[in-house]
Amino acid sequence: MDTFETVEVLLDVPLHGTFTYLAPHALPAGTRVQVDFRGRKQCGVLVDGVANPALDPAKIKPLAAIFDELPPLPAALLRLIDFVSAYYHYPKGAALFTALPTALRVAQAARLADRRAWALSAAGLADQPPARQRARLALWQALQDGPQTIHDLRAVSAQAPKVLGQWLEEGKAERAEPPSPELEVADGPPLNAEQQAALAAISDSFGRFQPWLLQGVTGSGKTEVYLHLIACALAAGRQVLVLVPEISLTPQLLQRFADRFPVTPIAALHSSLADGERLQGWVDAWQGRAGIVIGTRLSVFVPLPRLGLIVVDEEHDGSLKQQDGLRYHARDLAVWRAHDAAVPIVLGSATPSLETVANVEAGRYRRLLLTTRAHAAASLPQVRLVDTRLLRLNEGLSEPVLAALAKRLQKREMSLVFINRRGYSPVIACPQCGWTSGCKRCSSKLVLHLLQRVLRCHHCGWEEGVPRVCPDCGNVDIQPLGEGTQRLESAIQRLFPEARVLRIDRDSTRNKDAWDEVYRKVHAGEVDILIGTQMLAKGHDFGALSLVVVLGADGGLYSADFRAGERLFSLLMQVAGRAGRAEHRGEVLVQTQWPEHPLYLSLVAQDFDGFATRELAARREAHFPPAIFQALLRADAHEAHEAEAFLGQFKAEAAPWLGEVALFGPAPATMARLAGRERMQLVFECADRRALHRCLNQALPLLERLGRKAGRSLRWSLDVDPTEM
DNA sequence: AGCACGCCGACT
DNA sequence: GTCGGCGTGCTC
Repeated sequence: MDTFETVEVLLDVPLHGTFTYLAPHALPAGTRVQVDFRGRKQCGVLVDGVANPALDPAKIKPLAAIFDELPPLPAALLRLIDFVSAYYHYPKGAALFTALPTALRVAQAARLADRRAWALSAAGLADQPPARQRARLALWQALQDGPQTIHDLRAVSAQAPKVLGQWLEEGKAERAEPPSPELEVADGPPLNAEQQAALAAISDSFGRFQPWLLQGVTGSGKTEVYLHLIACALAAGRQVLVLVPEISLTPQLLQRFADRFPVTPIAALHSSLADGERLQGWVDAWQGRAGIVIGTRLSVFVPLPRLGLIVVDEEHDGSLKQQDGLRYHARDLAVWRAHDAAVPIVLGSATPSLETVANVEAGRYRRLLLTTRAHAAASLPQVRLVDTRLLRLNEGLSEPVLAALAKRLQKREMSLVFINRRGYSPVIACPQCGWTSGCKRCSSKLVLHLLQRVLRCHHCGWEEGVPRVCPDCGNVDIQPLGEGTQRLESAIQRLFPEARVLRIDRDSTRNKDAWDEVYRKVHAGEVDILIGTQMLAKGHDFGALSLVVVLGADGGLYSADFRAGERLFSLLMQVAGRAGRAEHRGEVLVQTQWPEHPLYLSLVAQDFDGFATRELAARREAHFPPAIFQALLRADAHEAHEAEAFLGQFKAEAAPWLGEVALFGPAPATMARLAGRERMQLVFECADRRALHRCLNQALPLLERLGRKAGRSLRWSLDVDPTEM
């Protein structure tokens, strides 16, 4: 049978290249198949390519099955995967399978609800049922108006499924795409002049690639601009992709979209969806049925045949970067997609990433500013620094902070005390011998959780009992050091016995019921003082807060991580934005030992641009991103010397062809020990992105060779444009 | 990634 | 004499 031909198949294996199989006839790229691979059934996807001529023809097996319940994956997705694989230096098969929903990653046909509608064929139209067949006649008449869903037809007659099945067999009925509902857009609040200007500028760029930075503080109405833009895109028959941080994909946000577009199908892709539901949303988007896709970083891969606009909300947010496996940045891929599809993309943020700021400066992105809070109090909160060097602290709280809390309590207004550290205290220590509660598996301290009476590692999850005496010297007087949310909660409760105090962190809102209860209490006005971590700062709306107190922020000022300042500023701006959304101007108090630090001065002035200009200059001076480009080669093993040897050998062998690329390391990672593994890293730096990628292209075969040669305990990974070092 | 093949220690 | 340790290498 020489009519068989070979096809190239991508598999979910961490190997570069494709595998060759025999197909009974020509099949298009994107076809999902089942193959026999190493004696196991595996799912594969066909791509363009030619068989390796050196391959022994006797080894080529036939395809085990061809899945045709869905059309082949679209060319735009395969193009994106080509780019992702090349840019992140990640095997193409593994990259593709990361992008697919779980239900399409397995060697099984996808099980989907049939959402196609029913229509009459020409033969059916010509064959009007007699009047005595009342159900048939009613269905026939209903179908005169065009395709109908089975749901609507069942309302005409309960026998609809049976009759239509019969008509289908007789060739009188056929399946059709359901009629798309007319666009309906509910009214929103009126736009102010800045919002209107942004809307006009962006909608003017429909139909071509143009990245926009929509920069506006909390409450300036970015979402309202998105909603108007989405309405424009939908009206033009286009689909819209909306990417949001994990933490802001809440029922409240989805409801806001659903309320505005009551009949538009919206595919919401969040992490708690079952495989089947995620598949359904993915396919609805792919088949053009969903008008809007809203989801977290993984949604950047969802195929959209009529894509007209991309929105990336909170584009600076760290959750848009995947930190394991395929380490992609969804914002960057979204920009690539917008370019590929020739559509505009809107990056929204109050505190854009410095990468984006640099792109604006270079003229690649265009910036639109929203400077006024769109509704209610048209003023920004007043931010004040409380210099703790000169003050006695009571349970970690200064006199001005206590006074401010007491004042709100008296006025029955809600306050928020923000401390970015959960648990009771971040470490316990022995004042006699200097022992501290270190994690045995990580280079971190165990955090005291008093309620559960455990010491817990926030990095690897390790838990152990709280020792009564110092394990090293037997001293009975070991003490908690520093503040966490739990300790702050009991301190505040002690200082304000009459206050209704509520703590919100990952520990107190572990399950959904607890979270709903928190939400209900806050909105029912049953809370006077909220205590929480960054869970409280981002995404969730807690209504009217008249006072926000920030504790323990100084740690971000002088960190080894050059991005710590950027993250701190962004977080503090968001926390500050929680104050004064109601009719009163809010107040923000930041307790600090560094009240003259320029970061805080910019915060007091609510001046992101001033902060960004200074920070960007410092990055250029110090040769840090975005002034240069980085890649990070990580290696971990049971013993540090294994990881170091691997990186050292790579560096030695790579030296001759590094060119203008500089290598730094090997050095221990920030968390030198994590979950019992020793971690080392090597940093690639280059002012020229292309030169860096040429270097990485050369590096990869060497890495794979050295990786195979090293012991099985060694693992390595490459992180292009790393955001965490 | 898996998984088999392959060559050296403590056990029925 | 075998069970099994994980080093090495391949997967169409």
